[in-house]
Amino acid sequence: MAMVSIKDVAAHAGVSPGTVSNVLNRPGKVAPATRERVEAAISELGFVRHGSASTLRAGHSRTIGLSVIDIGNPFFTEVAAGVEDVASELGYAVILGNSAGSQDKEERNLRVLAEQRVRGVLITPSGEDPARLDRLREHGISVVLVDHPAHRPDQCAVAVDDVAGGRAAAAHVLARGARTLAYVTGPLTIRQCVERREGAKAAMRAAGLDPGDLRVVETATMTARAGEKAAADLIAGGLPEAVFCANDLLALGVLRALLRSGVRVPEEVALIGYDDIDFAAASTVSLTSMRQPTYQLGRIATELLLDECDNPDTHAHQHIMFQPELVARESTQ
Amino acid sequence: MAMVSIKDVAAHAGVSPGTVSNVLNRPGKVAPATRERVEAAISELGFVRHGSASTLRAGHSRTIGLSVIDIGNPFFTEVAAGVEDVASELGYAVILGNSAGSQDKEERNLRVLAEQRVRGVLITPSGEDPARLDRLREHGISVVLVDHPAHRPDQCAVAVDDVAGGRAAAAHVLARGARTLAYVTGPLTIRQCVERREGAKAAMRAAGLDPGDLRVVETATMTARAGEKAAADLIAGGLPEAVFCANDLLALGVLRALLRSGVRVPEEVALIGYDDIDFAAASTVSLTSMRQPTYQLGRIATELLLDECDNPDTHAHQHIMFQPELVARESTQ
DNA sequence: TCCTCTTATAGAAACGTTTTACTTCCGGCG
DNA sequence: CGCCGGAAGTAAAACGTTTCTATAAGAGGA
Repeated sequence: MAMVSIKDVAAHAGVSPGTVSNVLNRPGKVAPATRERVEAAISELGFVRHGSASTLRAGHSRTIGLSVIDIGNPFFTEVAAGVEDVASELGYAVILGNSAGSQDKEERNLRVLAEQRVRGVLITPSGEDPARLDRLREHGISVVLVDHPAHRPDQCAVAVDDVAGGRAAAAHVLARGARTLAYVTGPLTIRQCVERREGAKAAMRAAGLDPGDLRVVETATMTARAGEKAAADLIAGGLPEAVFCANDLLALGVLRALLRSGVRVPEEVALIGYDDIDFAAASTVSLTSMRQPTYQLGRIATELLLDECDNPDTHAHQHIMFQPELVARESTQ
Repeated sequence: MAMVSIKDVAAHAGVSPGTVSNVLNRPGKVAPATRERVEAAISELGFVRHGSASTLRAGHSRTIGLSVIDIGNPFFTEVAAGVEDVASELGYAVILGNSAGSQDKEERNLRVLAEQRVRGVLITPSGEDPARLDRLREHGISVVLVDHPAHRPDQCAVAVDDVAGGRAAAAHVLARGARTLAYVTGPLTIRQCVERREGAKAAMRAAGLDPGDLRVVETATMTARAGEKAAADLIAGGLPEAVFCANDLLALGVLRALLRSGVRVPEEVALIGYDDIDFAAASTVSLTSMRQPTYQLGRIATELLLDECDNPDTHAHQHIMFQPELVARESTQ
């Protein structure tokens, strides 16, 4: 419990606290000889700057918040890796919030982030409620949306075109001859799920089918377990010729359950997922999927956020939209 | 940029700042009528407590640090989920640090955590250097080791018996007739990797084989990609009858590379992984693995840490050691 | 030598809480 | 009737930085 403060360092080095602070924050402003003396004192005493005091006085911290929908999903893990890399390069710490699909939990997490006076927040919102994000902005906290289009012009956002992705996915299986299509999705409060469905419907229309015939199976969470349950529903209701899943976790669950029930994939049912997580290529029947630039999503979002924080005057808000890419594998052969 | 402080709330409610603080921290101490008035003022003004000021004055924060070796590994993701759940139940925020296997990065992350004056740190150390953790303790930061035995008696730790796990894994393939065994491992600076190897050697000894014959292939990172490379080495050097991988990510990579090269698993080579991540069961050839109580590891470690922080006098340090469990699947049939 | 200008450092105020010691008010008891 | 004790609230100090203003010390020019 040493608790050595800037004052102790100052005393030990025979300078004033202000000078120590300068050594810490603007080393150029202090004469080399003094600086060395102070640095020696710092390491001798094992001084560690008190971040809270610094934040309090300076009015801003060196931390950012990251709020994701499901940290168990490799998609978000990879986003987080991108975020972490950039943040740590620029000397920022990342506070992680997992909303686990619950808007309540997300709200609580955002509250914690606001209390911590994070510099900014990266968020994949789990619902459509721009108001709560505006509240953060009112507290001087920048917000960048990740995997979600911007709510407003004066805001950065990094997204992937989900309608196009849904369309491409559905078009792919329809082009291989499927005439009946099911869509296994997470909660339809999640924008991505809705847009991928709209894309799928558009593809059906383009193929001369009635989009109303798209069989939608909605699950509470987007996990493999939920996928297994959904597959049971599909089997019970009569199998479609193709199944499009809103993400790979669901698809892997569906796949597992189908195979266990003796259904052959892709011969009886074609299956396509979304995200192209690492494990999609390695599954029993390798999984066709829509690839997204996941790590880049995290990197770029963080770069935008920190640019907004560190250079508020020159910063230009950007809305970046990536295009997903189809990766065909065995499950739709 | 409203920045409404406790003073504004006090003025608005016609009380002193001290009373507002009491409403926030010890609601019992203030008369119901006043309390309501203050609470009304708080929500009317949209007041959010300044965490840094609070930390500065109170001397401790409501955040903990979590330092893991690879957030991209589902093993750690699940640990993190357990941590997050408990922390958020008890009103703590979690700062995530990903050491990515680098001791430097881990050091930097710990420094950030120390600056943030986190209440405690949960860490799966990426090397054996108790000194740097002791430094945290000197700053009044409690440390709980996760998936690692305790360095010292006055410290909590939650671990899984890796020697036993390595022995069980190797014994399993040896019992199925394998006489030549390779061990694909991450950096041998990581304790888990070393202990699983020792376990494997013990199993060889028990089976009447020379432990010196264990063929060790060391990789820089414990990822699927590294596993693919390792498989190339194995093939080049002549295939063993069985391969034991230090984790499932490596095993999935090895599996992918073997199959691509036309090697049949398990007929030509038996393969066993470690961790039993979700995807092990879903892979091309389902993967035999050692299951660990991952989520529980995170939960319990966090409970221990927060108990140590919140009840320092009644807290009893614990060293918990779980036993891993073999899950046999196709890859060793 | 004196004055000015620059540079380096000192000193002090301020950030928003928490907490301690203190005041005020009241009801009840001797 | 006076006093005591408890409850409720106030006032002020303190936490460890950062940052602004002021001062001191040199350097250089006249």
